Amino acid sequence: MDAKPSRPAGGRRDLTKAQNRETILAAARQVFGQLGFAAATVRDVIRATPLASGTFYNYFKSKEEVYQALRDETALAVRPRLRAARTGAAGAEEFLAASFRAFFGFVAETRRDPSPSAERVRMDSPEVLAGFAELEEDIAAAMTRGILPAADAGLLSAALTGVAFELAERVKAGADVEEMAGFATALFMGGMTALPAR
Amino acid sequence: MDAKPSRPAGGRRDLTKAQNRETILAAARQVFGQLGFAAATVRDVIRATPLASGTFYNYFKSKEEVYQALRDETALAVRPRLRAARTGAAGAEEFLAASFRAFFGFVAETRRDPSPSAERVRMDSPEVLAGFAELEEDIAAAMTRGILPAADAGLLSAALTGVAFELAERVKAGADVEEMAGFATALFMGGMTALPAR
Amino acid sequence: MDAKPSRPAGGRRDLTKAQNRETILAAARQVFGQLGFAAATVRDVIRATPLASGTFYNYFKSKEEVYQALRDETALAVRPRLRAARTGAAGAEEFLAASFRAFFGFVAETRRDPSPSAERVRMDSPEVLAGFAELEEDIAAAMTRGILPAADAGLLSAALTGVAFELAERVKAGADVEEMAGFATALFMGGMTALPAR
Amino acid sequence: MDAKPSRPAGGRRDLTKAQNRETILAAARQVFGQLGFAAATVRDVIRATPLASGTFYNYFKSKEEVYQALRDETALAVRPRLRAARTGAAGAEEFLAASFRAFFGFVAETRRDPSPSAERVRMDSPEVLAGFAELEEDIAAAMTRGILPAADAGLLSAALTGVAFELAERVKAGADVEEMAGFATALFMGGMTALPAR
DNA sequence: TATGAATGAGGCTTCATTCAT
DNA sequence: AATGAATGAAGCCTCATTCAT
Repeated sequence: MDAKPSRPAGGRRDLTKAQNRETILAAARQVFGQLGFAAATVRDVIRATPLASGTFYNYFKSKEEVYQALRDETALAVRPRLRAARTGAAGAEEFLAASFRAFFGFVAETRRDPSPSAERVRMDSPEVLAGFAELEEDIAAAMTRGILPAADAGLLSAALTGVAFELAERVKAGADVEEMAGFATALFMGGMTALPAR
Repeated sequence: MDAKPSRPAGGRRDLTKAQNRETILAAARQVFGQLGFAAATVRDVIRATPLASGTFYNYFKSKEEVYQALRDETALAVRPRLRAARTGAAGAEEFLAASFRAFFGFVAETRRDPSPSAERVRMDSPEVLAGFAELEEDIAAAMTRGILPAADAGLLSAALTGVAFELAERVKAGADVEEMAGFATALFMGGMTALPAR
Repeated sequence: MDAKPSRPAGGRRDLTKAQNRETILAAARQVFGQLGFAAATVRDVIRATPLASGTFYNYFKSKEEVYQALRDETALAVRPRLRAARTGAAGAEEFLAASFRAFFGFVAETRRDPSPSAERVRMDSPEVLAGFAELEEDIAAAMTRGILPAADAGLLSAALTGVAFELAERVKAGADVEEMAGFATALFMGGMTALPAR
Repeated sequence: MDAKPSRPAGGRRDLTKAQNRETILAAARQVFGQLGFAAATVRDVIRATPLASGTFYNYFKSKEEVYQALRDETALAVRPRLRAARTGAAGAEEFLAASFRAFFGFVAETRRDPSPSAERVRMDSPEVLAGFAELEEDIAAAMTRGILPAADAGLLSAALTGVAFELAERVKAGADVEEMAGFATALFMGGMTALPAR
């Protein structure tokens, strides 16, 4: 047998595969953002892609599966940032401020223009669900470390989440990240009376 | 055009008009609650009913219309209670405590069994959207009256809403109304440090 | 037994029945005229009536049946007029002119404004189908009497019918009855060259 | 939204795109011919096909669109023939004879078996509507050229159309093309008296 | 009889998914 | 793998018709 080079080294094939997957995920993120998850169809996602409909099923079994992948991908991106923000904190205020800043910053970066009809699916949006699951854990740890006052970590976590998501809507609508983070931090530090005067 | 229905089918002819409307609304409430508004179909609603498909359209033109009706009905039920709670308040703490108590009380009364698969679609659920729209207004008024400290009424309203909905999930899961109202009130009165110790 | 008058003599009941039937027929004529038979629905007919939907079925079994009734009613109205026009004719020209005049006159009297989308169902429209069935018979008779030249009565009848219906559209659109009758008569009397100059 | 088709179903995957389009057009032609355009449904067309319901919509957006395609196809077939017949004519008789012959010839070629229940929807049938629109134009031109006597081109066109369609029914029923064309030509050339004796 | 709400067949269309190429 | 036409379940809705009152 002669030694003719069989095919390019490095595997163009794999690259293409990974690229297609990314193409679909990017399209899905955009489409879900604009139409909402429920209203968006697999066809919508495919149409936002140069790929053929059948190709979708080489990468994902269903709309739900892209959604999962998106969520995973997003969580993978935010969670380290949120974790880092929290674990580096020396005191309560820093803990809160860094967390809110990281979260709102992420929201601001990834905001798309949603159609007005897109429903507001909150907690189950691809954004960060998993990340906020770690929150309670970190809060409990911070309480143990004495950085946060001892309280019900589950409820505090819920309250933080509620405020964070609610204000995230403002951020999506264009509100300033620092201002929102400042407001939320002040609220949790000292309650209503500590809020910046109107 | 040329429907030739094979034969009659017994049915629900005995129920009154008002009863049927209620039947549909009840089914819609349940179905929207379990599947989320966007995922639910008119068929799902009908199937949760002993009625025939056409009957739905004798009462509502579309899924959206039932949703409106549900929202109206709910708003009619909660809003006066929330308003009363707020307008009767003499001070900040009372304002908050009464509001949370009214809201969580309502949630506790109307809780249904959410299937585990239920998406958590929050603000756009039929429950209370309209009611919370009044909140900002009342907060602004309370600030003017000096009952609440002067701050950004919109943001405060958002924060209250976020906390209220997040804790409402706990209430739906069986948490104690008074405890939740107490937690939330304390948080807004004095921040984290004012929270009841764990 | 005392002789108290049991109920009004003459039977108000029957009168009402006949009136309802007429009401439905009138509504059907109007609705079919505006929407076309196929596009019109029984509901449309009922809506054009003060009656309830169920009542329709006390008088007619289906849309087809009203249609039949309408056709019968119309035929009953036109046929005598057409017959009279033809049987009174002393010569060919009078035979044709009187026939066309009677037909176009009827069309003009009963014209309604059809929606632009109404399809042109021609021969099977309620108008006169049955009446034109008699035509061939009368033509054959006229040929026998020597009033019309001997030809294929069936084909001549078909040609007359074709011209009559086609020009009837013009009449419906507002064309002058006399002019149309004159045109058609001239055509059948002497062919194209006999037509009134443009 | 969440279609869960139980299993595949074999099918018509072997046919080419063009073949499927033709299959649908052929089915539509048949169905429209038998039921009339208005009464026919997309489902009727699909049922007259080995294809699945969704496949229809890969080719046509609606019943109207197939109708257009059919009309276009038919017009493409007849109009040149009719035009050629008319424009080649040196005199009135030739003009008429060639036109009727071309039209009846086409009708004879394309006749299908009309079910006895078929409504006779005439002018709006896919056949030739567009072709006859050109007629008036050509008649006016022929009048200008002196080939036809000067008269109202619109009315003459209507009369020709009426006769043509009425006799076309005979052709569909098996009548001889030449005989029908001869009859119609004679009628327009010299009126009733010029008709071939019975 | 008259009423009108209820019924459910069936029309239209979209969409997730399969499969031959 | 990639393609994209075919598939058919299922959603939406209208409408003829029935039937309790």
